[in-house]
Amino acid sequence: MTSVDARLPLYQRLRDDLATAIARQQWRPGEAIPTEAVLCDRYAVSPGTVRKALDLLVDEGVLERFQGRGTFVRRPQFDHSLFRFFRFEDANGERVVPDSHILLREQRQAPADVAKALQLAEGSAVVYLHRLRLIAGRAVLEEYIWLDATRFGALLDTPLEAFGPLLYPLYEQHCGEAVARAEEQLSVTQGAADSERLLQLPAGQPLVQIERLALGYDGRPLEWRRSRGDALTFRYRTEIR
Amino acid sequence: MTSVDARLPLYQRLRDDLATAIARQQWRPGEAIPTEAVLCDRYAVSPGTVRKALDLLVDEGVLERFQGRGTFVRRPQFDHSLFRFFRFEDANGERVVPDSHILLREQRQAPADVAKALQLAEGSAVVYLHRLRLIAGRAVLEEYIWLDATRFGALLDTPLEAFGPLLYPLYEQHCGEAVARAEEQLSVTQGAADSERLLQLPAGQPLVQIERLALGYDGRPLEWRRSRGDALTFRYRTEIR
DNA sequence: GAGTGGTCTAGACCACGGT
DNA sequence: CCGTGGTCTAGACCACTCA
Repeated sequence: MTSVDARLPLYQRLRDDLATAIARQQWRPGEAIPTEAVLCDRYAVSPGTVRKALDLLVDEGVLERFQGRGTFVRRPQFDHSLFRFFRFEDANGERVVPDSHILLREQRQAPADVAKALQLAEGSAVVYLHRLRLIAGRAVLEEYIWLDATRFGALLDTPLEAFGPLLYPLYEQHCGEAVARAEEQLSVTQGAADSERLLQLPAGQPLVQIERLALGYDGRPLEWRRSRGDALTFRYRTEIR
Repeated sequence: MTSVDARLPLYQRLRDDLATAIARQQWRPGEAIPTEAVLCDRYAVSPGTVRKALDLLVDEGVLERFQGRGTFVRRPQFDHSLFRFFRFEDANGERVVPDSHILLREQRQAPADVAKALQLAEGSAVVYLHRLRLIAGRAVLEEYIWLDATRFGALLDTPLEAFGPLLYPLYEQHCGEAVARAEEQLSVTQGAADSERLLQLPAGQPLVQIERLALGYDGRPLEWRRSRGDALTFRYRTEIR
């Protein structure tokens, strides 16, 4: 148990230990971690304590359990859960992942707001992407994406044909960086002429704007993204307690 | 254990049993439920099982535990948590509950959409409220509120002075109906002239619209509400996993 | 059939709150 | 001080998966 603070409950320290190991990719997303019995031995704690630590990580969405098979490092369901705000459905109500059309990819210097979000120095080298998301050929979303060039530089040399509709699997394969979670902020804007034009919306149409910061398992920021879409067809549901 | 389905795990059936008792107000919000030891005896299960059932209800926000004091039926924090989307802050960043100015209160026949949301027959008698929410005298939110008249009829005779900024405590005191949770849907509209006028916004300004269905501990719908506010100053943050 | 997680038991001891 | 919930132990048996 590497955790220093012995005042914390055993199961908490165990949780932290496992979370750190996962962040260090000791077990990669999709892989099984050791069985509960093995963890009991290795950490010299009782099954109930191991179980509680795993319960926490399952609740946090880090692990996933399957009876009879094992406990696995969860690979976030980018095609579903990460479309928190912008959600598109076909005629049958099935979720649809919009196609991607990259308009621009280049290295740039990080503007102040981007540098701050990514915890970089202003002017640091960043990979910049500008793309459209389309459904049945119609533009539904415009996205600006920034990434730390020192960690995602490989994307500058990746052929654009390799960019599928989902970027996060690409980050994992080409850059070895796995996205664990994200923070989003929603707002409404009006009068962004370039976005209106790309989305083929009339002038003055309100736009929903989502700013997303994607983070790794260790909590470091990986990607900052701004997406815009038509506000008048936008819906978001949630539950409050 | 009143639950019929013996295939469910013990702790699940116990959870359901306790949830039902709470919905029936066997213990009221703010009151303590029996201690874990008493529940062990009463249901003839071991402490671990009781604990797991209580864990579930705590996670769901139904119960609240205090070491050394007991386990209590949680009184939802209407002044904080239920302002999920619309959140107002003063100059110091402190949350502010807007004042309430009721424009209209009367009995009406439920329109189709309201009847459907409240699970009533179309044309049923409902209590209708129309009010403005103000901060420092400035209108920030417009609200339309509908309630089943058979359960909330008392509100028609309650003096308007008794209506504070928060309605849910009023429902509990005057009608004996406690709100446990709510479902909200956010959308953006434009061109609602009456709302623009009340909120003193220029014509064509986009508005954020929140539709909220408030539910009791037993899951029955209690109140349906539509709120509108300025979209361009609106912000909503969330986390995704 | 061997191995996995899922459920459940029946305690022990500790930390905290109120008296 | 007593009673509360919080932590932890050391098992048992079951249900499921996969070879």
